Amino acid sequence: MEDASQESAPRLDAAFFARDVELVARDLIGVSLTVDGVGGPIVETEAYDARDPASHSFRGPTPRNAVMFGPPGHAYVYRIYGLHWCVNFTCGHGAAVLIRAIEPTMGMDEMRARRTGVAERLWCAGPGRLCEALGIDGSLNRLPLDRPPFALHGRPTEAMVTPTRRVGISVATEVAWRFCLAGSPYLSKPPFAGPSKR
DNA sequence: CTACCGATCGCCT
DNA sequence: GGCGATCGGTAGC
Repeated sequence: MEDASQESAPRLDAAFFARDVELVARDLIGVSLTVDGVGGPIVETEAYDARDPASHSFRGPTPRNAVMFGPPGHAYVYRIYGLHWCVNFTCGHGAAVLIRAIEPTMGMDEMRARRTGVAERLWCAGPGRLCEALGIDGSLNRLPLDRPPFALHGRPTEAMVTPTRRVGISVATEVAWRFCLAGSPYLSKPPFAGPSKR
């Protein structure tokens, strides 16, 4: 019976994404993301909101970031450095979760073809890399996450999630709004990464 | 292993 | 006109 057992997975509907963005980012760890059946469990995320100087939404709505101010549960896809794509899940009012890494488990042949010559561990270890592996580009911007080609399955991980400081930003670097599945070999950078003495 | 660099687009000042 | 929520290659330790 699919009663109140802890096994039943929560629906990742608008209500899931409408919560505090930091909680959403934490709860997405362990949830499987697929695009046309290709993807796997999310192992690394970052939270951004409109009061956050590091966020695209900090200075208010623009044509690029408009979807961040739209309804929760949609994809915000943008181009970075002129060549790579990054995907976020919107949480309403200018908040969104950047998906930074997943563990590749579904559609392995397709990902291998899209990431030729790259070690499997690195196929989806980074926001640009996972968009390449899953075939995410600007044509998916604004699309709802509860319909194809997107699919979200499973539930937040029961394993340890490590909060750390975010990557690649120059302001608001002190808040621990990056969330990693502890010990995962599929992260873009190990938690607490820094100059590795010793 | 770390460090630097170039690629290349759209947004914001 | 400047600069990013990046990546992959190359050079050097």
